[in-house]
Amino acid sequence: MEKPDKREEIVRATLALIAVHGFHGAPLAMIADRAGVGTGTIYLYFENKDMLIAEIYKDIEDRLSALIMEGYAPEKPVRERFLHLGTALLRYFIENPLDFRYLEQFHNSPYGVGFRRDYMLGQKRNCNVYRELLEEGVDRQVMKNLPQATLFALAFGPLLTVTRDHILGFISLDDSLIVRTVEACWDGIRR
Amino acid sequence: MEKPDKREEIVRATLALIAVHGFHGAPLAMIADRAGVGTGTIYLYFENKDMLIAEIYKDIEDRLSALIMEGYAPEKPVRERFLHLGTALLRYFIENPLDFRYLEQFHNSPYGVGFRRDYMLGQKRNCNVYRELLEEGVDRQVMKNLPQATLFALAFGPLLTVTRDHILGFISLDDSLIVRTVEACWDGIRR
Amino acid sequence: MEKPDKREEIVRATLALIAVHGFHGAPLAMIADRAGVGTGTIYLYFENKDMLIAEIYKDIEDRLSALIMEGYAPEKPVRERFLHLGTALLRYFIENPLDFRYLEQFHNSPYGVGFRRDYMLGQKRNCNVYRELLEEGVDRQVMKNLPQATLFALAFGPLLTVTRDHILGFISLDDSLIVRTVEACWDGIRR
Amino acid sequence: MEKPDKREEIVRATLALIAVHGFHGAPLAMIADRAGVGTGTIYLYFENKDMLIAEIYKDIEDRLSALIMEGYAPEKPVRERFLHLGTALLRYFIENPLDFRYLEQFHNSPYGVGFRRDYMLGQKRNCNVYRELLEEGVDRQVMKNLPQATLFALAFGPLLTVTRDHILGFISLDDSLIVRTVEACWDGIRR
DNA sequence: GATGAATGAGCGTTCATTCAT
DNA sequence: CATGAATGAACGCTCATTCAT
Repeated sequence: MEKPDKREEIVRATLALIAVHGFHGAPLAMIADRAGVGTGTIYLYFENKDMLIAEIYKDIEDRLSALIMEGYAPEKPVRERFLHLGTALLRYFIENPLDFRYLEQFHNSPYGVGFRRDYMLGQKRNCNVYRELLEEGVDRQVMKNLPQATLFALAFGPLLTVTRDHILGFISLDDSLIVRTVEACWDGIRR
Repeated sequence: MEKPDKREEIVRATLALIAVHGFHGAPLAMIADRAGVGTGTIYLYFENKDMLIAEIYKDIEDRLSALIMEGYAPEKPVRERFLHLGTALLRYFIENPLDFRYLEQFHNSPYGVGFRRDYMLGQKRNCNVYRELLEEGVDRQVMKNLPQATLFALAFGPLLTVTRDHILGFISLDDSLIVRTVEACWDGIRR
Repeated sequence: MEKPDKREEIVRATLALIAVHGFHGAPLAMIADRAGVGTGTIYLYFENKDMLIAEIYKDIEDRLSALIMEGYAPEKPVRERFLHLGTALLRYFIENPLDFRYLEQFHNSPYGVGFRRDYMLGQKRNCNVYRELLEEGVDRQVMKNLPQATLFALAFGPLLTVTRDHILGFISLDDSLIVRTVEACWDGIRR
Repeated sequence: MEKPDKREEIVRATLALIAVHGFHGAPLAMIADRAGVGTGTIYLYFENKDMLIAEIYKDIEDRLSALIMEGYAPEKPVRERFLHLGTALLRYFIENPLDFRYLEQFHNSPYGVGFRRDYMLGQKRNCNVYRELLEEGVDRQVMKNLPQATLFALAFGPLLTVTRDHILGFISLDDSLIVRTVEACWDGIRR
């Protein structure tokens, strides 16, 4: 018998409930119920609800960044690397819609602001690959000479919007459309 | 002496507090306090908190759409019209950062989902100008042949991201940068 | 044009609403609305809600006692006088169900207790006719030798219960049944 | 040490407070305070205030009906059975004045109406003993030929009134008076 | 470690009462 | 006289957090 690991169950339940109902639609009692543990048990693994939420955020980010870096070849051309990152991102979200919803909920909350700040200040571990790619693109003059944040918005903003629409069922992202969408993003940033 | 109009004060206070703290970080007691009225007064002007929130949303949308349509010339080329819409949007949000934050909070909430659906179904009054422009662009073959939702994401997704960064102080959008950003969005969607 | 007399309108509205919804289901705003006056107007005629309620109670009591005394002949035999009182009471309530419901609401509330006490202490003006009749009945040995309150309960308790059932539609009190019911009450108290 | 059982404490406090102050004079905060628990605790045992009130009503009804049926002998004469029911009822209420007051409050409220209807329709479990006895009395021609509801009013209406007077201190019901009162009720319904 | 009964601050909402007009 | 906008105390209810078992 696999050990069901209570911590893991709690994380799973929290992710699912918050992704669907938002932070305020997911009381700890409901989370504990879904996870099959007592409410008090949550406090054995997490300091409080805020920490639970923040740790799940980090978990997702780690999984996401691991997947994105898989097969990322720094020696390849900037464009190719960008397409790799973009499609990997899109595919990850499509396959893990709960993670996407969770990230959205998270960014749109008091918690999220600080994290965005960390990225801009370059203090976030695994965000650097985005930064570096965009900086390199500007340096090599294959991308427009725009501020880092603007390039980032042009490159990844549409991907988030499009993912949301896919999850809500407004469009259906197949492999072909994924590639064409990321290519269109590239058109936005390339010189 | 101007009459301070309690309803107006309530709206102002609600907008400011929800923009900063989100729906759940802005209890009615706090709103009433900030507006300089009693809590009961809110219920003279709004049926309940949900209606207060929804009405403010509509107010913003009306103001926004009025401003965007100002000077919009349907006879001009698609590209020119797109630049008009994009820069107007960006300028409005920069000048009314609370409105922007409020819209973001709203879209990321149970309330917001229905509104997005309305847009996709083309049932929202003033959203049609976006739809029509994108459809026309595709028909005239000046834009990529991508689904409506994808084009919308490419065209306006970056604007939202960039606005957030501006409000958070990560970049400073001056007139020149606004134009260059919208032009970059155009590059993303144009054929 | 008849003068609509705001005070009268307020009383009418209050009676109707409280009879149907009870004290707590009839806010002053609703009463004022139904009466066609401003809420503040109520306070011109009544000190507060409690006084409004108490005065209406007295109004009903006065009307009731006036009607009951109409045709009451102190020189007639005790039994005849009792039948007169009982049938008059029953008929009044059947014709004025709102008054009946109002009295019930009133008696079953903090207000009502004091009034009952007044009756028992013989301090209520128009209740004396009941007292005197019952006392005379005992003195003349046509009624059972039971305490005043017990006789009162036997004599009038069933009338109240039966009226409620009539108003709720469980029985239909016609003239014949009214008489037979009051006669049955007499059987309960007569020696 | 007896375990004080919070649920029991809540019930006791609610019963006492509602009996004295009515439904609207007994806020949950006051009930919780009196029961020596937090307000939230009430919701562990009862779905909401309405359910709390309804469950207490059922508790009382069950206790009352159990006591009344104790020693009830269906083979005895109608009169004897009636005296049994009447005196048992009166004794129960005298010994449990809070239960009596509570029932009165309950019947005089939106809750109570439905229950009365149930009785009239014969759908209430333990009320049938009253119904059956009255029906049998009419069939055997020992009681007056009056509608069920009228007989019920004659039989039990005075008992309720007399109980209220006893509780309020207007009369003192000792064993002798109890019996004589119930016998007087019998006189009211017997042929 | 694990539990869930217990807590009470805080929420959205109502309504008797006041008072400027 | 008459109004009704304005008030805020008080309500029923929720839920993050604690702690005895």
